[in-house]
Amino acid sequence: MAHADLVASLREAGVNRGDLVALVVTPALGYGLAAAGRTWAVPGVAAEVGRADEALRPRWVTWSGQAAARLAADGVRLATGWDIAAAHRLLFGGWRADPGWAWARIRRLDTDAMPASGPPDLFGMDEGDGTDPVAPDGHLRPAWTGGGWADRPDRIARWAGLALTTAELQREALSGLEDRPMALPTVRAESTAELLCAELSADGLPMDRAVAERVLTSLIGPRPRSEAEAASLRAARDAEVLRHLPAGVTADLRSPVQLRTLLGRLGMDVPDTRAERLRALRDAHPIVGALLEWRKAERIATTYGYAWLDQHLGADGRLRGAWTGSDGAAGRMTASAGLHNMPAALRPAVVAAEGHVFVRADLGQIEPRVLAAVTGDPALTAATRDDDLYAPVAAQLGVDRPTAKVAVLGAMYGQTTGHGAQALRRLSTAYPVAMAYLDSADRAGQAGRDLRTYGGRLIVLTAAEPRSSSRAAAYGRYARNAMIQGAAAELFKVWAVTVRARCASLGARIVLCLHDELLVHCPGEQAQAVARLVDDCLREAAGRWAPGCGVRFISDTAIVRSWSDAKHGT
DNA sequence: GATTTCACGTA
DNA sequence: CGTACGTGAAATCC
Repeated sequence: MAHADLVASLREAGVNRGDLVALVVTPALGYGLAAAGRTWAVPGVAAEVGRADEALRPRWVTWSGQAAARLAADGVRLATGWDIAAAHRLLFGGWRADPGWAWARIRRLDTDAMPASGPPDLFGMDEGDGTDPVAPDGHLRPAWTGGGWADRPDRIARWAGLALTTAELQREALSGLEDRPMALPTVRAESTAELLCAELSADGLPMDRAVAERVLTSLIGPRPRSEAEAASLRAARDAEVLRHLPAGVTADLRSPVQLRTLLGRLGMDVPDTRAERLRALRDAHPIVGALLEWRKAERIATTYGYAWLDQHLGADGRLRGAWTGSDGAAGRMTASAGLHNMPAALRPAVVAAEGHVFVRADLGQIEPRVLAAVTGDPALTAATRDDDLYAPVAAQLGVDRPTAKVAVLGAMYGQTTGHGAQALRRLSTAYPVAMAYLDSADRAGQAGRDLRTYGGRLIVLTAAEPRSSSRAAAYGRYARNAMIQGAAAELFKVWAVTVRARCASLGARIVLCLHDELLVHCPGEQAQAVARLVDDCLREAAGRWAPGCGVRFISDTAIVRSWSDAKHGT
């Protein structure tokens, strides 16, 4: 089939807006597509798929974010997707989501004998009936899951066909989930978030190298010109700490064991040498303060130093890492290259490109608001009408705001210590529906019963084997936290993909997602429009994620040149 | 050489 | 005795 006919072919096959169309991408031979029981092998013209997306707006089925990554590399940004790995993670939990595994689980095949997803077994494509991707036992053949489909057009098309049927089975399973009516829309958002992740990985975060180097210089000194110079700088930093020791006494500061022994010899008995522990001993010995300073610099030097910059900051001024749409637990996005844990000191280096700005928006008090939405607790829902949710909660409980905040957070995170006990009882009286929900999650965690978040994500707890009451309590905390964190992640992703869709025409691109914060990069003249759109998108997202819940979500939105720039309001 | 532990940054 | 992630170095396992 000539690629120019793609739109016509899909039309002829009866593809309408929102219909599932499977798409597999191989760099060498092009694309494979499947829809409505038909398959195509398409020579690799990325733009043609882009045109089909605009003309027909189907929902593109992919096995994983890899396809989206290849498309993004070709400059193609699809509107919506059905990501089999994302749907699988939501349905079944856990990290593993390769095609063979997703295929087996949705068909309830026996997975006990399945090999771990290791290096693919590439022989066997031609042995026996190896041309059939499905083995007699119903599993996908390793030769196919390992990429053996990518070398011939007919196999590429066949692979797309398998993706389509897998996605259809997933859709069916999601529709049948008891008490989780939002599972299907959630998977759609999660899938499109995978497209966003591919773009985040490809685009990177704008960063000013000169500013970054200045920050590093101020924290750890100038860039060492050689390995020897690096070593002597390191030694000089160590000496600042070691000079507090009596003559003849020394230790490797990088070794927690040696450090603990050393502190013991100086009369400070500590169970570990964490910063928080050391801070309490600041006045006990002059070495402690020096040690804390050393730790701070050492962290920057080893993890976020010049090597980090060289490794992840491209010549185009973009800091790139790998993004995944969902972690293995509650479903938050993850990013590598330090994008999610960059020290605040380096944020001034995150600067918009020439003529551009960032619209920086973060959700306020997202977790208690999400709790109100997923439980429908009327009193807590009423509290979300306030910009500061903790103010009405404090009034309701008859305590001050800090106490109210600690109590609410403690209830969501399972904190049992401190003087939260009494406030907790009052919480149960004031917000019985919300608190019962958390209690029930806690009990399920302790008992090892699986849970599903509001959007249907499976929280696996059956594997948990508590051998002590403290262990059981830990699973209880994990469970109640996962229900909140997971639901918050679901709302966040609906928000993010909405922003992605609505802002694209303004030349705006999301460049960072940080659990409850969006950083959108856009031309300066569009800043106001994008900022308004981001806020509108939050209302739209909340309305689609939890229709009619009545919960108010708020965003602190600001136009800034640098990520570190102060936000208005607070 | 691979895996676990410790520590610490972010939310 | 709030959880999640990614990371780097040391410690430990095999």
